[in-house]
Amino acid sequence: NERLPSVGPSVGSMAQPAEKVEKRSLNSELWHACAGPLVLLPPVGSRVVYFPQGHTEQVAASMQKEVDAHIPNYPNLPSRLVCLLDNVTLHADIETDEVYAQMTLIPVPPTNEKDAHMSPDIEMRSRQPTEYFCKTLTASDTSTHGGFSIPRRAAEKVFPPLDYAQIPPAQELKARDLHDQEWHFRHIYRGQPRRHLLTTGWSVFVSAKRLQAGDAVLFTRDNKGQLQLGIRRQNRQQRVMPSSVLSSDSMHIGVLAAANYAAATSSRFTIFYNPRQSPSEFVIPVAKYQKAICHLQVSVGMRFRMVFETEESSVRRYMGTITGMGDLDPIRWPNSHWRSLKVGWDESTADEETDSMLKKSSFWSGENSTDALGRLTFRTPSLDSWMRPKQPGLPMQENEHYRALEAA
Amino acid sequence: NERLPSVGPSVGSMAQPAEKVEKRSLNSELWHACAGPLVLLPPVGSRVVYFPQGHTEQVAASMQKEVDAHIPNYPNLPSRLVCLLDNVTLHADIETDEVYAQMTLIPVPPTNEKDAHMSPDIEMRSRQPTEYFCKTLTASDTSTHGGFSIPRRAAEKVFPPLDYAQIPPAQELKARDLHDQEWHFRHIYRGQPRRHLLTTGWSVFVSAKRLQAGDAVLFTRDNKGQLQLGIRRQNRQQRVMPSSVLSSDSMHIGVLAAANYAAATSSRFTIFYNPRQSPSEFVIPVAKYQKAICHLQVSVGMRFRMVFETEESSVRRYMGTITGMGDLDPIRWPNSHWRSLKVGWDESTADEETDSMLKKSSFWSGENSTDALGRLTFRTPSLDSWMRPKQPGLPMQENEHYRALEAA
DNA sequence: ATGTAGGCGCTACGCCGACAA
DNA sequence: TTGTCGGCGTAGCGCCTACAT
Repeated sequence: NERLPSVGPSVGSMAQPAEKVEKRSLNSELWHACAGPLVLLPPVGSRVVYFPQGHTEQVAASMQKEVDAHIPNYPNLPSRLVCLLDNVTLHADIETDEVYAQMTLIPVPPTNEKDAHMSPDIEMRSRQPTEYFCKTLTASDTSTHGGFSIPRRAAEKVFPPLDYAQIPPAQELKARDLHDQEWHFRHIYRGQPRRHLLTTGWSVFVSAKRLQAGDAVLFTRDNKGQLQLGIRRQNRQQRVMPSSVLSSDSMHIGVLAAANYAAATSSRFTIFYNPRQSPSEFVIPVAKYQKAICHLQVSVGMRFRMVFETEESSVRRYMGTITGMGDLDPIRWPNSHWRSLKVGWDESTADEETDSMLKKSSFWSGENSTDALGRLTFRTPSLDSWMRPKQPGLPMQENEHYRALEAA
Repeated sequence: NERLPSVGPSVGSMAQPAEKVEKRSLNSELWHACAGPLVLLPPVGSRVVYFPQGHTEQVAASMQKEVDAHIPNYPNLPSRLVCLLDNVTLHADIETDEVYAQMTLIPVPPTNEKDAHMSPDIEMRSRQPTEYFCKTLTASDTSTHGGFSIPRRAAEKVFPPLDYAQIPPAQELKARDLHDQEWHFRHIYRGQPRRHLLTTGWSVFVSAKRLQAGDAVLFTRDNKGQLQLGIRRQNRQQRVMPSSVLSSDSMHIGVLAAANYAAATSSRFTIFYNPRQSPSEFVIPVAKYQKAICHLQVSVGMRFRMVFETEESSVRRYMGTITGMGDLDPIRWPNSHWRSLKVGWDESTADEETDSMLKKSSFWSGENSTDALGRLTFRTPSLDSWMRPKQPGLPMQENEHYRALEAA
């Protein structure tokens, strides 16, 4: 718990009208609940590997625009940069509540002593709150006709116990969101058969957050017994960045030039990580990277496991076989380990789960299924790959095997 | 009219799910009506001067964050770049309807023949629609209690004539916004005394556009008699860019690096101009620049005129005296003409108009009044400058005198 | 166990003059 | 000329149970 990102004030000197800009780092437990169980943040003060290639992928995803070819090369910028993770602050978009993390990195010269004095197994798994539930909203939940139907176990696990002597049993619930705004709900247990419902206060929450059927709402109870709530929007609703500030090209150039300048001067630079929008992590602990690259010799034919997120925010493993290795972009990023593996998924594990994954994986993105290259992006496999796991194979991002690579 | 920006398909190859991204250039007349009478766009194919310094100012305004000191220098990037204006497309933010223009520029080597074969007075004034009105919404207009009260002359000028034989006279109005979305309104002439009102359909428009008292709505009638409508939001509501994609530093670096790379390779680059958010224009015709710099010898003590926008979208001139000249940022941008003039405004013209300007100028920004430097930004003079026009003086952006400099 | 629909009270949306300003 | 208000009718919000899955 002490290794989690700091929850102190952020670095930057923000502008004056700061109401609309999140200044401080947010409640870490709730942030991680909204981000999902797969999102792990390296601890502040540790050494990390930063992939500019992956960073540009996130920018492209935000802009909904592929990176164009005619941006300058930075020959001195390597495909990965070892950095000191100077600071991490957790944030949420004011309008959409989309979670993101701001990281400040300081490039450090690569120590040739390969794995000197690094803790072999840094505890990275973000502590998901134990008293927690998450439900995808139905049409009835979001309609103006009624309230919110709470799954029974969920209500019994995280809500304060009702006095069932009352008729009907009911209570007032107060929960705070990521912006520390408090919401009030009437929690009642009624109907035939009996069920838990949120009535009064629910509709204002739905309209204020602009929730639609398919979006998910989660409730947590912290160690002081206080309720908190967050949302996870469906992928299609992902905020499309208004391109009215910088052109896509300038953004990509900015990412590369900033990293290049910081590397050249060993100075601090700042990046944003959008875990639910980005196709993949591009800042990972040095320890995990070295463990995967140096300690494990990956080769074609090896067995492979990868973790996915189900709708209930549990994790599920899928198996496959490495069918290829190579650079994703040999021209621009030669000899990069970024997404360098192709994996063919097992018929057995993939096939029977395909239907449910299609519906349940909250990370599923329809756009990715149209990917002409048929590439597998992190936690968002293309439709073809799931339907025909026996085909030649699919490239997979490299950093995935830090997390899931295990010889079977 | 033929010299206006092209209204063809845009350049970039946008990503697939293009519904949320404006692809084509919008209706030029309506766009200019929303942008206001002071916004002039150089014609496509002409030569322009691009100020990176002004571009970074717009980025800083969008991010609500000052540019930090620790971004790299680009010694080869001059403070102004002569470019060919390759293309201009007009756009509006999908969520806020904020108008912006996308320009692609190609740096060209500066021709030393100072003002060779250039049309001495390019018709730049954007043709504001003649059949047009704009009204700032009152509390009654935006409340859920009623409809929209139309100023009498406005209704008679742009709306189809009512049949006053009916009791009450009423008709159905259809108007399209910048996104070509059609809105329906009931236009009725009733009340004691009689007045023009929009009733049914008005409230859905207000809530859909999230209009508040202080925002302005405008209606135009094109040459085919079709009604169009647009909005101009109050300044305080300016969209604050979510900083969840790129850090402010990376954005500034991206602007400079993109311009620098384009200048070095004589290749195309793309910028966005937000006329209602940016403090100033940073792409201006070469002809205007040369006229101001070469033909007119500006000096301290000269009389000065500047145009401001009133709420009714008319223009108003204010007079002053040049009290100083110098670089705004001598370190980073030495010898730049950007905002190099200080102007002290006349007591007579400023004083009696101060109160009305404070209320009426839709460009007035409260934030600017807190500017510690007391600097005058384009069309957004600081509060102090208006209240005390006799004080030492205020720097003014350079490009302003292309438009308004006239010895008095 | 929980999604949806019918029933229905009651809030507040929205149309109308009456007043000022 | 036009901003705001009191007046009211009614659409639809939202609380309830009955069913179906």
